[in-house]
Amino acid sequence: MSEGAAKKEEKPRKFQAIRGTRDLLPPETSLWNRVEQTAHEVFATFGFGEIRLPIFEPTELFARSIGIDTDVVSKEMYEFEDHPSKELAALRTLLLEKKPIIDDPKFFWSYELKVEEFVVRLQDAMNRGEVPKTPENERVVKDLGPLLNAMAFARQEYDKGSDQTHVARFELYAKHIKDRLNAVQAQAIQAYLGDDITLRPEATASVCRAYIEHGMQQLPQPVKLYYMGPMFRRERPQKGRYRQFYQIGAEVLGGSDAPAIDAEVIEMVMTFFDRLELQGARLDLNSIGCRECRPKYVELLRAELLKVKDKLGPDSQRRIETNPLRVLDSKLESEQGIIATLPRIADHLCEACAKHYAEVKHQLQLRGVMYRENWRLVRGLDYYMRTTFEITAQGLGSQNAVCGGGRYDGLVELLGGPPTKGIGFAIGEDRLILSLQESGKMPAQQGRDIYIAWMGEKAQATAVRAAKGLRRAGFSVELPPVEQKFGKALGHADKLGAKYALILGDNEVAEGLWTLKTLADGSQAKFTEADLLEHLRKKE
RNA sequence: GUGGGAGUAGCUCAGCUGGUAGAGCGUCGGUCUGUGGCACCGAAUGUCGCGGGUUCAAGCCCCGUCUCCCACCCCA
Repeated sequence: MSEGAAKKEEKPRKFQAIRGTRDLLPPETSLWNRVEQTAHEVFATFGFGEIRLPIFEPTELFARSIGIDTDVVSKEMYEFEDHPSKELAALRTLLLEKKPIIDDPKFFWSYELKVEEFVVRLQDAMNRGEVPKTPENERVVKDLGPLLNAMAFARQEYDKGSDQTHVARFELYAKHIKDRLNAVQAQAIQAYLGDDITLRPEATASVCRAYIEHGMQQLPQPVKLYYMGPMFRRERPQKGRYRQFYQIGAEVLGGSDAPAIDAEVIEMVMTFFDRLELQGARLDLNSIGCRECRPKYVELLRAELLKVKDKLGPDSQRRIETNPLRVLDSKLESEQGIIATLPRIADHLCEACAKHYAEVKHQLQLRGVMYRENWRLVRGLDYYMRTTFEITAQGLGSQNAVCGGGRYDGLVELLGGPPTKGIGFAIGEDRLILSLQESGKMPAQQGRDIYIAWMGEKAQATAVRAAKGLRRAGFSVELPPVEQKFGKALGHADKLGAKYALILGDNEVAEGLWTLKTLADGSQAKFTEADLLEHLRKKE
């Protein structure tokens, strides 16, 4: 058999990171670590504790908090069904009144059988003692039992209706199943069949959920938490925007809505940015009112916008209906003149909101935080009220916001918790890093402290021991796995950016004196094993 | 979802009016078996993003497609 002609050699597919995701590599990751480390340190000085949250949550959590009509929820979420098997997924779809995914019921009968088989087998196995009779297992049998009965009944009804179409009969089938299950059973079955799950597009909702779930209203108020980690939105990637992106955020929950809290939260972010020497950070501030005054303002704005509708672009025309506030931050040059003449929310805040806003500004001044009032700053997520702010930085292209935040007093209650005040922010870590890099804050190339140039079998044992001791003392050590000529070894040490080369050859092993070479100037000296550590420590 | 730009070695890129791939950097080896940076010599690495078409001949022309980048939208 001739190899060449026989078959086209199949090359394995080349994988690449999914669109909008990316690998962060050294040395860049050291900058990421520095940023995150700084966040830990700064936030701790403000009394914040770290919360680590799940990457996914029930879809419902985000729909409720962010707002069902926002772009984030309506088209950018990574949403999927969590279910134990494909068969059960079909069943689940049926029970949850989703669009039927089956047009031929025959397929469904097999699923039905599988559920039945599963339950019967589980029961048998428990009876025989092959599967432990845990409360969980017994619950599965108990919960799915009524479902099986309901399915059997519905099946009979389905068979009766032979004069109708499959689809119609199938809908009836689904209806019968649902009718025969009471609310508790339906809920239990749904719990068993799995939830609608979404990769978190942001973390504020999760923090609120955790606050409620762990009864944090029992803790001394307010509760101050921060988090960092990846978020997911299915957007078109561009500069400073990814589908998996990273946020560092903080939330203050409970206690009062004292303006000093707003100011301190903002002060904390600015302190964090200062510490990182972020260039050109600018704070924009606004108040978008509360449930009382905002709707009135929005109607006023809508009315004004309708008067000039024909002068606006298609996007803004659409926004008059969907979200008039959004017209305010339109980037279109042609609309700027019109926008300048529109009524400003600052003039239409209710008394309480106006007072709150004024006090926030005062508290910022008290803290020496520079800000710029921006009456056009609105937030896209539903839950924001009163104080809103945004921080922009240089070097970011068109996505120039590194931080956005605001007050969200009703959110915890909306998610089923007690009435709770809340304010927080989220920093776009990718953008923050980008801005730091653009202003020349490249991470230092990570070098090694010591490269061990060893030669000879005896020397290897010594080299291993030396490496262990030096590493225990906290030095970064490169120990070549195989013997190399000294020239080669030193060249390698040089390329790795090592500060020292520890030379271990026959002489050193025999004498018990190790040679330490300083790569920068080429000088070298001999030390005993104990003296070497001492010497290096002093140098540090 | 809508526009614009770009895909050639690990990286940065060259490649003429079509004639079946090149440089620099990097990597590895050698000059150099106890001394690095320099220098010189050498080597490896490409389905020219992918698929189709035109042609005797396509990295180059045509069509499609994918990916990346930038912008709109939206947001951190």
